[in-house]
Amino acid sequence: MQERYEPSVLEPQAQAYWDGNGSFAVAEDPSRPKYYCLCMFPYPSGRLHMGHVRNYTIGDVITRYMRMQGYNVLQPMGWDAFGLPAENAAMANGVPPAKWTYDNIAYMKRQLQSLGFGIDWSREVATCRPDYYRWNQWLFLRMLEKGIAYRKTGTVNWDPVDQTVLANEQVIDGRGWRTGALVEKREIPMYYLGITKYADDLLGALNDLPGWPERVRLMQENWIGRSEGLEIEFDVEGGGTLGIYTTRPDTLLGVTYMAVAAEHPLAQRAAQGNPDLQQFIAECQRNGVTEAALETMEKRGMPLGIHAIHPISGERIPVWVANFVLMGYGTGAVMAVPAHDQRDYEFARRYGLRIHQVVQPADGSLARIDEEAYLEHGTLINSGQFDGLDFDEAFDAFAKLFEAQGRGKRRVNFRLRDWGISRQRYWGCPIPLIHCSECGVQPVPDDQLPVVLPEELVPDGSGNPLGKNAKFLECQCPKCGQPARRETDTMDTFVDSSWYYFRYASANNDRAMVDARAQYWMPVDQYIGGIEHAILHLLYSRFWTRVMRDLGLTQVEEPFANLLTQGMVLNEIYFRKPAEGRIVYYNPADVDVVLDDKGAPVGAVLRADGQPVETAGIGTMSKSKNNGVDPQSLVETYGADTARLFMMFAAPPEQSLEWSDEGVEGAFRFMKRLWRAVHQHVQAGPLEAVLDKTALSPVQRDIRRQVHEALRKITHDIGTRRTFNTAIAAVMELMNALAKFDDRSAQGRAVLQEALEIVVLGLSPVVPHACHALWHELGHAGAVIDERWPQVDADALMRDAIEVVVQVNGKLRGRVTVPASADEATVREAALADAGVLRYVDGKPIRKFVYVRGKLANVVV
RNA sequence: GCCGGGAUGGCGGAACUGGUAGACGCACCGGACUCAAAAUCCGGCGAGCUAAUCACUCGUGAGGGUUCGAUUCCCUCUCCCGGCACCA
Repeated sequence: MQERYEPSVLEPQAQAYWDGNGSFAVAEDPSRPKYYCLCMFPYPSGRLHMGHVRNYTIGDVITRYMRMQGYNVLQPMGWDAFGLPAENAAMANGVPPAKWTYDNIAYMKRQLQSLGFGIDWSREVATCRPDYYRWNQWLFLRMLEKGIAYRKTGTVNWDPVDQTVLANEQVIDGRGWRTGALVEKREIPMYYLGITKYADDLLGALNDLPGWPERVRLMQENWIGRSEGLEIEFDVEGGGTLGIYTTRPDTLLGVTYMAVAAEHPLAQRAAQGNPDLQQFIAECQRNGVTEAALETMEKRGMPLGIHAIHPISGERIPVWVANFVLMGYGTGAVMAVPAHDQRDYEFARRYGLRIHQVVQPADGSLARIDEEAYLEHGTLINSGQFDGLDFDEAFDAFAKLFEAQGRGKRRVNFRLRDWGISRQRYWGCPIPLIHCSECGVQPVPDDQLPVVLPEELVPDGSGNPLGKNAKFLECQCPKCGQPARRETDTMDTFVDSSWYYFRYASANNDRAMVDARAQYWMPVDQYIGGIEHAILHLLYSRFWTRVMRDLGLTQVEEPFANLLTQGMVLNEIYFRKPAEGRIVYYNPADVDVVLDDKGAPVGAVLRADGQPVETAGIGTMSKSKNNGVDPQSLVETYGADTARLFMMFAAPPEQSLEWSDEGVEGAFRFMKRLWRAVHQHVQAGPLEAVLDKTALSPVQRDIRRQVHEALRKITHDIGTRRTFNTAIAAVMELMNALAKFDDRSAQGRAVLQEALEIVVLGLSPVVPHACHALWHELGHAGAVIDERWPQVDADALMRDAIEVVVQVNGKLRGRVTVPASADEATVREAALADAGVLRYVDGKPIRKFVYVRGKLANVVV
């Protein structure tokens, strides 16, 4: 056996073995339990980053572990290949997005292979290939037929200089990222998918997802945002009505003003001939479109000089236009109750509007509405005949009254909005529609799918190049046959990622979107990806799956049975801020940390010039902060196993992970120790005896107990808890114990052989290359990848005596050793005889004796 | 602003169901080996108090509460991270 641990030699050998044997190419096999282990596919940005390495290592550990548990495991991989960065790269380098994307895919695929992930590459998909996105188009047309897809206007960011639509991230402080021009809001026609039709289903089914983290289910629940309220029509003085929706009808008598969106017809009408209003409305056009921008901006408004009539009191209620009311949400108008809504309260304070309390705490205490709005449900006051009602009674009373008058009705409302999928961009899936001057918008017939995106175009930042490409644009109307114009909008890339996991399971079928193979594999048993996808991607996928179910394409309703949301990968951020010019960021690899004599960091210097740099703490690895670590150099220096081991050891998967070069060194040291331990054992020659459990010395029995305790722990930690860090810690602890176990007797060596076999099997999902080699060295002809996960020997776990810690009044005062079978009375007797305990009991009467079996006793005096 | 999460030694983290706070690793310190260094191995390592590795006291972001017992449950607050619908 090679004495040195040489990953650069043994890793390619192990990978060649898996490739040569097709270890990870799987076929549908109804006779075996299936396990579909899926990682979120990467955007092919150019190189893998550490977040990918972390994500795919988690998936690979689970894949290999489940394989060893006897499952038929599918772990596929593909590419989320459409999107904005390819267009940005094209603009910067003049390279077509297609070429850039395909080159990146080729490079990143090699990187994935060098990390030893057990992927079935025969099922690879890339969403930018026509054989994939044709099914986006096909399903879109089915949704159009069923009325799930429909056309309406939507709001976009418009760069008036480049004459182009900007993504939210391309708007910086209200200006276009390339032109610096003030961005305008613009209403354009778009296609929407009716996800709100499924809102109740998507919400209710969250309860059927016990394998999802509670926090993700909560976020989705809040995102869908079901509310029950009342829709009420207010009459408008001088004719017409103003419709609003409220979840607080109990506060109706507290309405002191109404607010409408800038685009609301009432505001538009009032603005005619009123330059001040016109200017205010124009200013509202320049607000951002994101919810965060709307919520954090200064709340402003102007009175329209129009009044609504309160449907109960008959009072005249002034109508305002306000920048925080959006035309796209609900009716574009709200009733304002400053006494019982904080935003209305602040607005009323600012503009001197009346604050009228109509709810008081149910316990009769006083609400200080002179300080802030009172938001709780309570008892109605100042509401005439409705005084004294509670929230539910008031809700009912108002609902009945308005329903009888035909002025309003109960309505369930969702915060969730329909999904706008139109993008005015080139590098995406074409929306399969044709515009005919005679026949209007016509769907592309199925037999003409896919509408293929030309791959040679290079965007220049001024609008969608498809709009200037005659070859793409020109077509015939499928209805009348006359020349017509092809739709140039493409689909949101979330469409691509909403169903790719179905396609892996129906790979290469050019006749159908999905086939019977998907029936075998779906649903995904374990889905792994970043927490940043907790809402949008996961919700869209759940929606898309339901649409497929309703079209009879699948029987699955929930695509992902179990979800693991991994944390971010972080690193130090170092920078200098010159007196003039921009901040310069330095990569942590080029910075030395200065320590004090206790080893605590006190500063940092740039290695190149020895001068200090400032630290901005710790943050997500990113290009802009120059704090990324290249996985490639890591693999070249230490090998894939060390990279994988560090990633799994440094933090539990759901938490953020801080990069540490020293931590990587530590992982590498452990690999060398593991290698050496097996080497020493093998060098001592062949075993002289098989393990005889009945013939072991107390020390040998003790080691064996530790081995099987560690096995029990890592089985639980990998298989159930998914805390790979603690599993690895348990193996490290065991290795420390084995290092001290120097027993060359026949049984001693048999115990060590069993221990090392369990270590190698148990670590093989995490560091598969080294374990592949070590398994052979331990005398096995077969490959470790095909071995079964070892079984815990219950006999080995038996103990004769146990230690119980003893507290007096909750403070640790002693420890007693008792037989493992000892009952409470025995423990109590032993505890009260302990010298440390006696000192604190000190003859005082014992009020209580708490005993936690096998662990702890507490004497209360 | 809203929704979700987090905070434990010098650092990353452990404590799984309310029961020994600090497993494991890193850094640091001491020792062995070496001409020397690196590598490797052995030992120490929360703070205070102490002659002391005894004992004791304090200690899990801050403040309060529940409990025989709280890192864990409840309330209030601070800071950090993720999402907020056209980044993926």
